[in-house]
Amino acid sequence: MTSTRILILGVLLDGPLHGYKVRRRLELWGADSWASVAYGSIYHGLAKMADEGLLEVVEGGRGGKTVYAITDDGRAEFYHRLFRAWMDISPIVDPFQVAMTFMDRMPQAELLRAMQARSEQLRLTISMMERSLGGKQGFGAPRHIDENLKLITGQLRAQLDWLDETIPKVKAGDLP
Amino acid sequence: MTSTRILILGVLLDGPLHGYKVRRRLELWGADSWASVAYGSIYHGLAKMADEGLLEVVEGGRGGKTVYAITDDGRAEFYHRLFRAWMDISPIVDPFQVAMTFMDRMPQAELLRAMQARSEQLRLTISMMERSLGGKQGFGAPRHIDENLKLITGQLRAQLDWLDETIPKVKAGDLP
DNA sequence: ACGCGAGTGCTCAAATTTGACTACAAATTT
DNA sequence: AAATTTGTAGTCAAATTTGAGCACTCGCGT
Repeated sequence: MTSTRILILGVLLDGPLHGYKVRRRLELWGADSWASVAYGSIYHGLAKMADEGLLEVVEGGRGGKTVYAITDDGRAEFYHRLFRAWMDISPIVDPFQVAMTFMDRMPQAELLRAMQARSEQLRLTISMMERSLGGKQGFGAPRHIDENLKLITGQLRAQLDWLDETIPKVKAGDLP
Repeated sequence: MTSTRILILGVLLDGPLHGYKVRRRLELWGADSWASVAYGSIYHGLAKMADEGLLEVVEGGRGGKTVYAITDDGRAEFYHRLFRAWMDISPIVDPFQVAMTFMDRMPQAELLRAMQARSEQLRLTISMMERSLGGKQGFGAPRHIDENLKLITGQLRAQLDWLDETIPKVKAGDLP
């Protein structure tokens, strides 16, 4: 997503790092489960932002690791984006929503099977996430990262509730 | 998102259309609020999929409108993607989640203001969405599209609950 | 002292997304 | 009837994302 930039800037706030370390840090924070930043995007983002003066190359270059540091412009950009992200209520884009849109294209029996399977799967995922709460406290990940997990499970639970509410309607033929 | 393809295929399921009509249909379904398909992506997607044999050009070309129809391969692709989307529990990617990650970078007072403002804003958005339930029944949009709205409001409500639960913790200094 | 798997660190081409901008037609204003 | 707005239809360059693959290092078992 476009969260790439803010994530990179945020990671560099604490000190210069090279691409791989940035990725590691994000993984430590569990960012792979609530953002989705591909390897390449990090390197692209670093290079691009260096170009724009938000970062500067501190060390290396030619072949070896390239270490980037955040500049004052970068800090300003970070806070600007952070503020925007807090204010904007952007639609949550979820492939599942898209699937729902086409619920009327599936035979009822198959639809029901899919819904039930998803409901099961959600229960598992949620309890797995809840069990992992506090698990990352060990090394480097700040405590408030858990809040992220909590918010996600809350949202998944909302999806689960919707499913459990809607399955009977489909059974009864009220939907789709 | 990568939902572009499934959305386009899904729209064409009912008959051949040209790019602009596809966009219109998606807007009618309110897709702009739960997916995010930019104009250009539609035209790109159409051309690409035609290239791959999932669609075929039915009419026009050179300058005027180009009408696309779904092929059998396209239908197969659609159902395949639909199935995957029902099964996968992919992380919901939300810029707000990203902002949360950096809650420890904001001065407490500002953080609180932001949280409260967002909470307010969410309440408004939710009640607005709830009022618009059933509003699109009028023309062409299938009834089950409302379910989409319901799921979204559920998820927003989960976010609201999280905020209302977390604000006191921040006030008390337990977080971040 | 050699091979091999795991970890580190990055590159690159291809795919996709973005949204400002063009162009013309129909409807509305003035 | 000219002028302006709104709607229809699409193009294009630039930005970004994706993920397979490359190159190197290090520890470890044989």
